[in-house]
Amino acid sequence: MFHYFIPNIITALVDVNFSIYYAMSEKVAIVWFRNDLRILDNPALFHAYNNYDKVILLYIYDDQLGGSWKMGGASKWWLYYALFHLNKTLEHKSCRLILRKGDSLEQLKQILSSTKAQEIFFNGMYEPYNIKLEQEIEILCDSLEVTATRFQGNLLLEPWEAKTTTGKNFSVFTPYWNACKKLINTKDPLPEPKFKPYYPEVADCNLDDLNLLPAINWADGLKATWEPSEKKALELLGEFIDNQLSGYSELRSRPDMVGTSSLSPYLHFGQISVRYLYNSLRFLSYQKPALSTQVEKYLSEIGWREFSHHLLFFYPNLPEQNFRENFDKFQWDNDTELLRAWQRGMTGYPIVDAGMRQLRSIGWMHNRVRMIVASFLTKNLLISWQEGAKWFWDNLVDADLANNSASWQWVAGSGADAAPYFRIFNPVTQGEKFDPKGEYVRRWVPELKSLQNNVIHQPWKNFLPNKFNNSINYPQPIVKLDTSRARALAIYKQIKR
DNA sequence: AGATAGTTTAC
DNA sequence: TAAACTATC
Repeated sequence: MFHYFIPNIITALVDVNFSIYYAMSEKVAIVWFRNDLRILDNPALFHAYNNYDKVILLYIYDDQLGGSWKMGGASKWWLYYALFHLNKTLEHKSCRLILRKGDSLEQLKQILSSTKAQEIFFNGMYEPYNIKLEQEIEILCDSLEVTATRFQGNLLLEPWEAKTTTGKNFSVFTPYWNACKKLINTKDPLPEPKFKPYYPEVADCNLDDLNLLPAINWADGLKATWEPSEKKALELLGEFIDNQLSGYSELRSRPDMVGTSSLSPYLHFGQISVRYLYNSLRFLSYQKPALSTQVEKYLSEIGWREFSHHLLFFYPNLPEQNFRENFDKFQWDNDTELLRAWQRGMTGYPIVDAGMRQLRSIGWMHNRVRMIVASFLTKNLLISWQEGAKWFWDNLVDADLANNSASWQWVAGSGADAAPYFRIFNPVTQGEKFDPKGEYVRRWVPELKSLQNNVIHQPWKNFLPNKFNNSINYPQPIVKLDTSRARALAIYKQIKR
């Protein structure tokens, strides 16, 4: 499966020179890239070049890592282009990314022994399987007398840093985030490293060999929407600051408008540093105090990301198990037909279907609509949050185990500092409030295009004959809102006891 | 980060 | 009579 990088004549000569250097036992280090696919403010990358002249830049695609939470289809699509763009950037620095496929530990073992690297640099991750892998790598490195150096580059704080005054872990967001804000170090983000040209002689494979792109092409919508590069992330941040930030706290809830930064996938894959993001906005708020309320609102969303990682770190079962144990006796209905209708965007509730189709089409859904579709699944359809989490996992380009698990549990009511169970969103009311002209619905549910604004969120009320009206193809509501709401509340009463 | 039904208040 | 408020889920 692997092939050796075949250099052109010039790099072949360079390679010969390097092997001579190697004979002189010049030190080599490895940067093990993970979800930190950036060159700016990347501690592992920066410190590797600060300490070594020969740095091997490595990414291992381990298609089994994560078990039932191994990378989903949309994430793999994103990863393909993220690696593509990162490699392009590195080539401009006369370096290149070594790609490997297979078991992470096994691959690292092979590379460590074939390159005689003395040190491996990486940035820490927090999923249970990634924590386990880091521990195994530490043991491996000990046995090979290689130094393993872990950096903190993916969160503002390590999950264990913020503690309550009694030394316990937080389980409520607001006091957690207030404590974090006092602890967050506002030192400047690291610049890009001083790259040193090096084309190591290491067996690797082509990007296409990783089999990241779908065999059946469903990714046109993703391709038309996203550019998964570090450069684009920085551009999006700039555009967000210029155009959206001043109205963020209102417009963030409007799926029919551009009101959010759309940085979630870039943050997940580490194509933008959360510290860079945080410091940029803090500095802006200091420069322009009028924006401080909006900045605080945006940064609190970054705070939820920190909080989710904090929860996942201390409750590694968060992706599977209810955080609140009393939810264990909750009787989910888990009807397959209803689940399928939800997945396909055929529930008969326009805002729900628009969201689910947006998800399938571009691998992303507006945050407000995520809450609406999640409430609908768990409360109106009585389908477990785990089913929703699985579907999102496969379809989101920003699928992130901590955020996904914590957020689904938040909506279901089983999570830490969760929405009360009885907070049941009404998709009609929500649609009329946050998509008042139905533009979001018309974009993603074209059958409803010709409906008037006053019935776009309740198409069953459209009795006006219209020969251009395609809404006949649109399903009737799969459940009634009033009775399904009452049923959910009745079940909630039972689990309270 | 809600919805709803019932009640009070402001014209 | 509708907006505003409130208790409840």
